[in-house]
Amino acid sequence: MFRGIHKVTVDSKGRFAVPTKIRDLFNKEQVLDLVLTLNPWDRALWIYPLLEWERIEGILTSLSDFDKQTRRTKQIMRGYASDCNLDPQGRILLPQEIRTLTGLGKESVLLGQGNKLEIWDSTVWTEERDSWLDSVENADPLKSNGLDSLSL
Amino acid sequence: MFRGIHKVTVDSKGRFAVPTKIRDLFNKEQVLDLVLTLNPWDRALWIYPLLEWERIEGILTSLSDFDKQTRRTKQIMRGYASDCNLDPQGRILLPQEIRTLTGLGKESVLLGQGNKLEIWDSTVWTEERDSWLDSVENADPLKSNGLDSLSL
DNA sequence: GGTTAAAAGTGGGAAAAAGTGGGATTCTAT
DNA sequence: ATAGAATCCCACTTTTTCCCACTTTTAACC
Repeated sequence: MFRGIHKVTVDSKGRFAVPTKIRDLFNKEQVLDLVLTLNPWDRALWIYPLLEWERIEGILTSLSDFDKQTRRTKQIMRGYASDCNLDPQGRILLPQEIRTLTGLGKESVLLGQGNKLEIWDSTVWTEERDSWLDSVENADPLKSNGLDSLSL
Repeated sequence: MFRGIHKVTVDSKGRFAVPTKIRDLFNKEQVLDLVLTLNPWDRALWIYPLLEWERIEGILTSLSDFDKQTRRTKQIMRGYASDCNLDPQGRILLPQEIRTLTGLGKESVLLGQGNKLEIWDSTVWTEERDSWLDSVENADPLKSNGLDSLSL
């Protein structure tokens, strides 16, 4: 399970070094192949171990093609899913297209998120985080979405 | 299973190079013959491995002719289905008619979509994608199509 | 706490692979 | 027979991948 936040720098070719802590996890779990895709709800991208992605893909495939909204979800999540793996230096190359869509610059952050890793542009992340923390402080009555019954 | 987005350029003769990642898949799965047809619900076209197409064709055949929407779907998918294969450079030639109907220009996009490949004109695709990303962001919780309970 | 060795991370050059553009040849249908 | 399309082939350009060397960080020991 992935956790923790790591600063990473994306170089001019679109590569970033995977922190060794995470690389060690990959090794321990025998993860060689990764799949990278858009987080469809945030300006961020996700990286899954291949096996876990295939589970997700199974869910997507089972959804109907007839409803437009559903079809688009399939098209986008599967469409932007691209295989990737580590180069001999332990780096991952991010496709140009995905970098553009998520606004990923040189300074980025990598968040461990359980079954996957999540990557944000550093500035975008900072803003999102602060605005969230603010809104919590000002006690927006949390919309009842199941969160309110959560015991953490 | 096909996945990932690839930019492709359609040349003046209507050909485009199949990305090697996908060509490798063809090789691995012994896919030599392909069938290309219209996506009946989007301005895009589909490419199936022959074997998979034959399965789809079976499904189409079994559908009733009574409902108009269903009938049109059958007519379009079967009517525009044409065999194709790779030239020695790994390119596919798209029939003039299909290029016109889908508005495919020089800049196009190929999406891996599980059992098939999907090709869009780049501009058309970008618009569709953006409008979808917008609609997700504005999360109208009205329509419940099962998407809201998705845990990825 | 400072010094040093090891490990991690970074940048860019160069070889290899992939993709592209036409010209020449063959095929097909009128 | 000929026009138009499809196919094949070759050469050129771009992209990707790999490799090496340099810099920074971490950790260990005195």
